[in-house]
Formats: sequence, C-alpha cells, structure tokens
Amino acid sequence: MQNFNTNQRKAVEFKGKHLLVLAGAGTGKTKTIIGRATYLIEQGVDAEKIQILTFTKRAANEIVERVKSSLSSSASRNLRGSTFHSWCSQLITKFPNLFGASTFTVIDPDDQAGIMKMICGENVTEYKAIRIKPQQLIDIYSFARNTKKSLTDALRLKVYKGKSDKETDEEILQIKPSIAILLKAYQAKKMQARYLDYDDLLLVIANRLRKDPEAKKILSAHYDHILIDEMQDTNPLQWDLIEPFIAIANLFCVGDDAQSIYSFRGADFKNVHLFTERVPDSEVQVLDKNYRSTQSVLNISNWLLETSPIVYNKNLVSAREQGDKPELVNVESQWEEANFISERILANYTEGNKTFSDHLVLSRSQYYTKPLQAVFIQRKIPYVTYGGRKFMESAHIKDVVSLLRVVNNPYDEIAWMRFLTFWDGIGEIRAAKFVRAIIDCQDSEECAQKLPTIIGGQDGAKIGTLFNNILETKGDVRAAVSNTYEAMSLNLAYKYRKDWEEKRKADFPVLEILAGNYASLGEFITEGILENSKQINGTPVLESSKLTTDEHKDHVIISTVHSAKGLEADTCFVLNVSPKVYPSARNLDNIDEIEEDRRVLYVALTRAKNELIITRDTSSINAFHNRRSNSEAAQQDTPDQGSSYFLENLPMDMVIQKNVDKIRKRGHDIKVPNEIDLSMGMDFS
DNA sequence: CCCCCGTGCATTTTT
DNA sequence: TGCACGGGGG
Repeated sequence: MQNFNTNQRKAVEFKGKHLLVLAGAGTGKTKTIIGRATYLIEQGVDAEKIQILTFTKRAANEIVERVKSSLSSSASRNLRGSTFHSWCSQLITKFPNLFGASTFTVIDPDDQAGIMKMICGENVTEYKAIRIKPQQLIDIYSFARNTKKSLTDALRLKVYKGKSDKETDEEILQIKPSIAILLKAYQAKKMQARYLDYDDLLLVIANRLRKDPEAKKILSAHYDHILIDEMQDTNPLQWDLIEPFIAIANLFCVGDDAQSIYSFRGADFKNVHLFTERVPDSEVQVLDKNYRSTQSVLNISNWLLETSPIVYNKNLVSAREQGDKPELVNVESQWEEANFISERILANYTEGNKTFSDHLVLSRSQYYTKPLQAVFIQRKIPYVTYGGRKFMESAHIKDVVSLLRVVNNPYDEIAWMRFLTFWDGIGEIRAAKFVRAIIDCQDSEECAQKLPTIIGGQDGAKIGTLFNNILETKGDVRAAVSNTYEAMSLNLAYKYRKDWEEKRKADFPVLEILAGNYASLGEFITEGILENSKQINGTPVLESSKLTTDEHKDHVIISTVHSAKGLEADTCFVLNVSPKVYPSARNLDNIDEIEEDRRVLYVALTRAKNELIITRDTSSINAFHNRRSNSEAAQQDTPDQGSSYFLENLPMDMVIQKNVDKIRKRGHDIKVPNEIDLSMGMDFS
C-alpha cells in the first residue's frame, strides 16, 4: 500500500457517507481516488458495486489499472471505470426495459452537425432569418441542455457574450422563434431515426432516475460507491445524474476549482462550492501539499492565480526542493519554436539521461501543434498526441461503419446517406429519395427485401445483396466488419487513392480486431463512437486497445491543455504563451472567459515536475507592447490592458528569459525548414 | 437535372 | 484537413 499523508489517508479511509476532496494541482488527487477504491475493496466492498466516473476514458483506464495492480487478489477484477457518457450508454443497454431505448444509435458531433445542416436545408425560411450556422445551433442546443438554461439564456451567453442590453434582448426575441423551429425539427429527426446524441445519453438516465423511484431502486442494488474525478468539470446535467445517487450510494468526489476549464460546455463549479449544502451527510477534505513540482514551478503558478480578480486561495507549497527557475523563451516563428523544442528534447535524451516520455508538450489548440509534429517526424522524435480526430471519426472508417449502422438501425438516415452516396453514380439527390422510401420499412428484413426495387438496376441488386449478407452475419461482429470491408475495399481504395496505401488501408485490420471485442453490432457502434483515440507518430490508434506493440514505447507526449489534466512530466513545454492566445483574442470581451483561459494556463504550468519551459512569439509580444503604449499615450481609461496578456506583469526574477536567436548564434545549428527569404535582397522602400 | 472534382479558405478547448 | 463553392461533364 502506498504512503499517504494525513489528509490523504483521512480521505481514503473516510467512514462517513459522502466526501468532497478539494485537491490542488499535484497534491495526489489521482492517488487518493485510486487509494479509495483500493481501500474499499480491501474492506470487503464488492468491486462490482463501485463505479468510477471520469471525463476521459484514459483517466478511467488508468485509475482502474492502478487499483488492480496495487491489489494482489483478484477481488478488483470487476471494478468499473467509465466516462459519464459510456456509463450511461452501458446502463441503457444493460436495462433496455428500464430506459426504453432498445434500438438506438449514438451519433457523434459530425452526425449532429450533418443532421442540423439537413434541417436548415429543409427550413430555408427560418435558416435565412437567423445568422447562425448549423454547427453553432448544435452548440447552443447542447449548451442549453447541459446547463438546463432556457433558449433565451443560452442564446444570450453563447451568441451575445452574456450582454443584456435592450438591443440584444430585441434581437434574441426576434430570432428565437426561428431557432426554436429548427431545434424542434432536429429533435423530431433524432426521435424518428432512433438517434441519441451525447447529451441524450445522460438525459435518458437522469430523467428516468428523477421521475421513477423504481428505476432508482433497481440501480441502488447495483451501486454502493460512486467515485467521481474532476468534479469541477461537471455541469448541471451531470449533477442531475449524480444527485439521485445521494440517497442510494456513497459519493466520493474529487476536484479543484482552480482547474475548472470546461465552462464552455456548461461545467459549473457550483457543484464543488455548494457540495456540502446540496449533499446532506457530507464532509470536505482538503489536500494542499504539492508533491509534483519544485517550488520554482509553483511560484509562477501561484503568481498567475494571485493576479486574477477571482480569489482562489490556492497557494501551493511544494513538499520538494526549490528547483530551477522556469525558462521563458522568445521565438520568432512557429518553426523556430518547434526546432528549439526538438533540440532541447534531443539534448535531454542524449546528454541528460532523460527518456522521451519525460517530456510533455502542451498547446492551447490541436491545430497549433501541426508544425511541431512535422519537425518531430523530420527529426525522428517519437511522439503521441491525445485528442484530435478519433479513429472512428475518420472518413474511411465511417464509410464501412455506415453499412453496419443501417443494418443495426434501419432508421439511421445519416448512415443511409453515407452508405448510398459511397457508390459511384449515387449522389445526394438520388440517395435522399431512396432514404425516404427506405425508412418506411418496418424492420431490417423488409428493408433487405425492398432495397433492390427502391434503388433499381445493377446498383440495386448489388446493394441489396450486400445489405442482406451483412444482416445475416450480424451476430458475428468481426465477420460483419470483414465482409463489409471486402465488399467496399475496391471503392475505398479509389476514393482515398491519395493516401490509401500509406495511411488508411492499415486501419481495417485494426477495426476488425476491435470488432471482435463486442458481442453485438449495436454495442460495437455505440462504444466505438465513444472510444477515444490517440496518435502515435501521427497515426491514429485506439487508446484503450492493446493492439499495438508500440503502446509502451518511449514517446514524447503532445497534448492540448484540456486533454492534459492529470498528466505530469519531468520536463514540460508550454507552447505559444503569447498575447491573443493567453487569453485568447476571441475571449477578450468576456471576463469569465478570460479567467477560464487563465485557469487553462494554470493547468498547463502545474504539469511540470522539474523543468518548465514557456515559449512565446516575439512578434506578437512586440505588437502587444506597441499597441499598449499607443493607447496609453492616447488615453488612460483602459485599466484592463495589463490583464489582456497574462504574462505582462510577470516578475522577471521568477523566470530565466532567453531568446532562441542567441542560442543559435552560440553555435547550435538550428535549421528552419521552408524559410526562404522572399525579399531576395530587394528593398522596396 | 445531377454528379464529380478542382480550388481556395479558415481552423479553441471535449464527451 | 475538411468544407463550401462553382464549373465542366454525363
């Protein structure tokens, strides 16, 4: 058993009913939740009656694996850890009668946007009356449901940045009816096609538990302990899901309000602040001793929170030594930044006795890491990225899965459209016509029978036979995938000829093996959609699968800050901490969003154990300073200028500032690829 | 009328 | 990297 400090032990061995663990960054949050699960099992609690809930599959898997390895007995064999979403989908499948959804298909954000686009196309008058794109409509809809806010409030917050002047009110009033029509049409389409989107998964369970004491009773027999990680990221909808369990199970929630970075999807740290008020028989345990980072790393992190108008009362104190000051490195371009980081990692690796996996690179956005990945590939630095496009979301996989989806749920219009337009000569117009006829069928059998006539000709015969073939093999998911691929592979190879051999072809054996893990088509489709992926050296790999031998190799981790919660590394690079990024230029008019960006940076800084290296772009720093001094000269009534760049007033004795330029001049050969001086010595002045 | 393909463009953060 | 748009071809 691990060593716990006094407070950690109090949490792990808590004897009361419900506990909230308020744990700052690096204070042993994960360790405590693992310790708690281990302790409960050791105390004789049936592992099956413990449910661990997290926000990412990665976190869930890690916790479960570590509990299992810390126990010698097999008592932990049935311990379950899932994301909120996959837990709910499992419950729906496990109790089909309880939640009334026997045939359904979980749709991903791409599908949601696709459906909304269709809806907007069918309701042109309403769509034209608003200046909101389908994707944003989906965001508004999701936000409203996750936060349980009215459409008016959701619109105000999402579209009008929370403004409440008369003009805004009128505009909202004006567009609201049209939006309501579009959203209702979207809901009707979901119902008709038996779709559940991500939010529906939670809503189905939460609503049922709320309304039906019987459902509560049945679930109470299955769960004694609910352990929730990252409590500060739960939103009101998730609270609705948790709340019924207060009466029927023990809650053990772990969180840190300074690390709340998901308010854009409705997270509300009231769930942390109001915990003891909302939950009877509950207590709070604080963890404040930081074991992860050196004091120098914590100093800058603490400073960042202190400069916030929000009072966090988080002064992290390291249990370790002072350590080296963080480095603040000025770079002139993204390529220079990427080369600098590569050099540094290679130096640490060859001279500094560090492994690649001692390094973590954090970015505000996925997109920004592209040049870095290019340089890593060029320099042969092995890396993994988290987040990004999921395996099941890539186009070629979706093509194959579309047939599985229509066999599983013949009302699945999106999948029908994808499957039909996949074939040469069938475009959107004809496919849509076919779909209208197809969804009149009562079941898959009738569908199989009528397909040839609906489509007609050779296409009809071919597609009908294929559908029938998969319908017959649907009991064997792996065979269904294999047969589907066989039938589609020629067309796939042509459609994706640009990168078929190098990239996409190899995904299908992976898909087949994955399919073999599921007992039914429905489970495969649902769980597969919720499955996370990571990428190894740019190639997507299923995160939870043990398919690759690469799995435990030595890799640098590249991650967005949002995906990096819970991660830590000896050396941590935080990319592009420049004006307009921290905080983001698009958030400047909203104090709440500025403060959320601050917490994003805080999360990033607190990942580092020993070496913290912050990079930033020289030109944007200069632009920021010029703009500042200009506006200060002109008028002095803009007191928030300083706060519009978090590092603006950073005490320089907290860091060591460097310019990559100088490093290069000292003799390091840093190659910047594709940098051609286009001026060619010409001065046009 | 419908389908296909080339070009240009803009890209927060996640289940 | 995906997507919206427009022109050419069937």
